[in-house]
Amino acid sequence: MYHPRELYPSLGSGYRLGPPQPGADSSFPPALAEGYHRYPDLDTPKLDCFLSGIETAPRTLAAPPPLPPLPPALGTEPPPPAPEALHSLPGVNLSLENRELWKEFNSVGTEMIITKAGRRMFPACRVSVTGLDPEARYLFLLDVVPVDGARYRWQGRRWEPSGKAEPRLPDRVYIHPDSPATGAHWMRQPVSFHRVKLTNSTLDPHGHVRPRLGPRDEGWGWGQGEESLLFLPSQLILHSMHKYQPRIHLVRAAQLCSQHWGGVASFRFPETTFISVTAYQNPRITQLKIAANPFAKGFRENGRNCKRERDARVKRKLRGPEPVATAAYGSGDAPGGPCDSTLGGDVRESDPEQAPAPREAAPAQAPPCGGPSAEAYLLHPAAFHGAPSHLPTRNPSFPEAPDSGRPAPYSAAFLELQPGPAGSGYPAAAPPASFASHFLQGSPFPLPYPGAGAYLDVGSKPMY
DNA sequence: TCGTCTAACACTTTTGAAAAGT
DNA sequence: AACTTTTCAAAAGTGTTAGACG
Repeated sequence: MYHPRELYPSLGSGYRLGPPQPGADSSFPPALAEGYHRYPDLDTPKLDCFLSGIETAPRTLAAPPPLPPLPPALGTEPPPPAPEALHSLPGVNLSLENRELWKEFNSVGTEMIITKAGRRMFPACRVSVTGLDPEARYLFLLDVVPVDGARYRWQGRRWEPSGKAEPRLPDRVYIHPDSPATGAHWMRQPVSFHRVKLTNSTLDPHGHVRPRLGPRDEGWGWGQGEESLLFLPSQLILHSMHKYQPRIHLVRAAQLCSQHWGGVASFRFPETTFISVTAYQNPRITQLKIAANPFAKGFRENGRNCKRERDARVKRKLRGPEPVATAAYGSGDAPGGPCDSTLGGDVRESDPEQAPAPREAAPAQAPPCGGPSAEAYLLHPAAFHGAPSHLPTRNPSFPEAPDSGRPAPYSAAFLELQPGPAGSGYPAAAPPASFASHFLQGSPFPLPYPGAGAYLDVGSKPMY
């Protein structure tokens, strides 16, 4: 993950989007290049690594627009509207694979635990995608944005707004570890974001800017340059007791910090909204999580960690030492093989159809489709090389953006991402029709998008 | 006092390396 | 010798709980 605003605070808060640099490597037809714009409502500060250079005139990041009215409390909401999507990738469709599970949680009021060390989402966002160019390469991104400007409180039976929201935290985007990969790769099997973690710590070690020095780009997809700086958080920072909406973005680009891009599509699924908590408030959510999450198996009715067993253990403890556990607690009933980077996340053992694919179904052990993986970078940074040479130098003393209410330090580090050159292997997508100004303002999805060509698939499989 | 957060805990699942088998 | 399968231990992911904090 890469976040110029956090990387280059010394350059000020202005957010400049420049036209393609003279001499930049783009043979895109000028008319097409001019047609590239950003979608309204994408958090461009988070995505500018991938999307900048799209507009032809420099402009400054404006203040966010007024927040929409508060929604009704969770659990009392009407059925969620159709998923919404923004497209400059015509024909691309995303469907939520585990939609039934999400709906089940949403009907109760989904809560997600956030911890200092980071907690995975359950259910995870698992989607299947169609309509990609099998040959072209894409990045899959996930971010989480506030739904409204309220803080919530559990009132015994339901969530109710309780005061103003905390100031927004540093924006982060999680890059799917397979990115960039070909359309064929993404379409081959569902794409799971089960590895993403949610944290309430702005100092978490998994999101720090990580300087990386190395030789020039050797085609690993990090762009060109003699030095590279990369920001690849596996954790997204949230406030507790706030309502959030995950979003998934597809960016057509050959490299993570590509100088070229071929369009973007952004999706959200209303049933995936959740309230972040540090401890579960709604007991029904706890029950659902225990029932659906394999890791919580021990807390099920017949589990060793269920309430009855725990109480009994406490009593035994008071009387004397506990007998040693036997082999009866092996992992013989574990779901199928280990998950690969795209599958897994929320599997119910009783549904073999949802079991993760066996290991051989996983993409190649090396970076799939010849591309690097953001996660792999975190683990083995030396394996990657290069970054856009026009990136300014990182301020080494940059602290994490404080939760002060001020905008996070924001750089003018605009990456000139230009539409893919003709004949470059990833032809340009058609320019989107129209764009709202608040696209640049980092706001939650404010508009009901008609969703033409958007997510239509409602035939997701039942989870169990 | 109350609401929220944190760390420790016991348990399960996942992962990866070593050993064993073909 | 090369490859596949099995085994096992460590790491990571769960919800619970008690206590700290403001």
